[in-house]
Amino acid sequence: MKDKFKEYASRMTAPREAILEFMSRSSTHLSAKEIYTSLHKKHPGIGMSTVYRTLDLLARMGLVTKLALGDGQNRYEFKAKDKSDHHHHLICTRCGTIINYSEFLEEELTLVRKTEKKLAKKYNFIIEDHNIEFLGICEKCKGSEKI
Amino acid sequence: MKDKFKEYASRMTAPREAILEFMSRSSTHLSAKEIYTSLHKKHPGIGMSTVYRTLDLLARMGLVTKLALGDGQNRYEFKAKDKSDHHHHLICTRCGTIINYSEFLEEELTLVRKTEKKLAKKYNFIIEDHNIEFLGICEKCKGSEKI
DNA sequence: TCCTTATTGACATTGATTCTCATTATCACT
DNA sequence: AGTGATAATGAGAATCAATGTCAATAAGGA
Repeated sequence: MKDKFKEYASRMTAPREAILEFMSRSSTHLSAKEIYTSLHKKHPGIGMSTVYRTLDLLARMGLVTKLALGDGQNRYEFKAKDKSDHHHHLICTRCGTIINYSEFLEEELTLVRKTEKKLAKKYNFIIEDHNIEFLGICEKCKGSEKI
Repeated sequence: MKDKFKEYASRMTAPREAILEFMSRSSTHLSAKEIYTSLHKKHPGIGMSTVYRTLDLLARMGLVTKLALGDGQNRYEFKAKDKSDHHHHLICTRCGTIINYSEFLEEELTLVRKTEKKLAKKYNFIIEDHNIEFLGICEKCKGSEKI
């Protein structure tokens, strides 16, 4: 991993190691503050700036995905190496609950690849990633609808 | 339109009319500030708060889509009534350029409907909308890569 | 071990969005 | 058309995520 960091002209430091380690173990879509707070228990020294800088670095390295879900703060999730972990999001517009789903990924992937190829050629883009999300109202919010 | 506003327990006011009118005529993915500035020429009285509040209202009414593209500000686009306008986004992660594309919408729609149905049942969600976006590097940024 | 310099953490700053509240304007009802 | 209840507005303050500043620190090659 140290080598991977080198590629990005970076030193391997204790804070970076701690943040990467934490991300690789934690659940998905955490905000920077959540990461900072969780990390603070074991590593009280790590500051907010370093959390942001390191998440940005990890995103550039392709180890982490930055999500903008419209709730005023970005979220980050560790990108597992194996494809089996690939998923998209189902988001409740009322309470912000985020559900990962992985149905139809085979079919989706076919369409995505096809679209990518076409878009890359037509718009002369290098396509690096894609996001698919469904927005709606979750079970809980449906229940408390008429209050 | 006045009736539509009524449904959302709202009065039809001059600022709301101006903002809606502006949105329906303008290009896509504008930031709140851009909307405020453009509007300011003809309607100097309209404040920033009202722009935000009205965009939020229009979004709840389903007339406008709120986009979170990760650049620190939300963007808004008018949702045309006819389906022919349906599109998704191709976003440059370097410079933020946003391209609308509408390739493969028929195939996409099939997949999306299928996925929606499955997700709605499995997670007991009411699915109201979806977003698909591709991220990458645009033509211009590719060119100025090695500077 | 030493030296260069990338990295850090505390703090200040920015900038988008939301909140507050006195004032204004809409519209249902006369 | 006039009136009154109150929804909506606008100016400015407040909030809060994210970024910038900079002196102190630490990584890692020599």
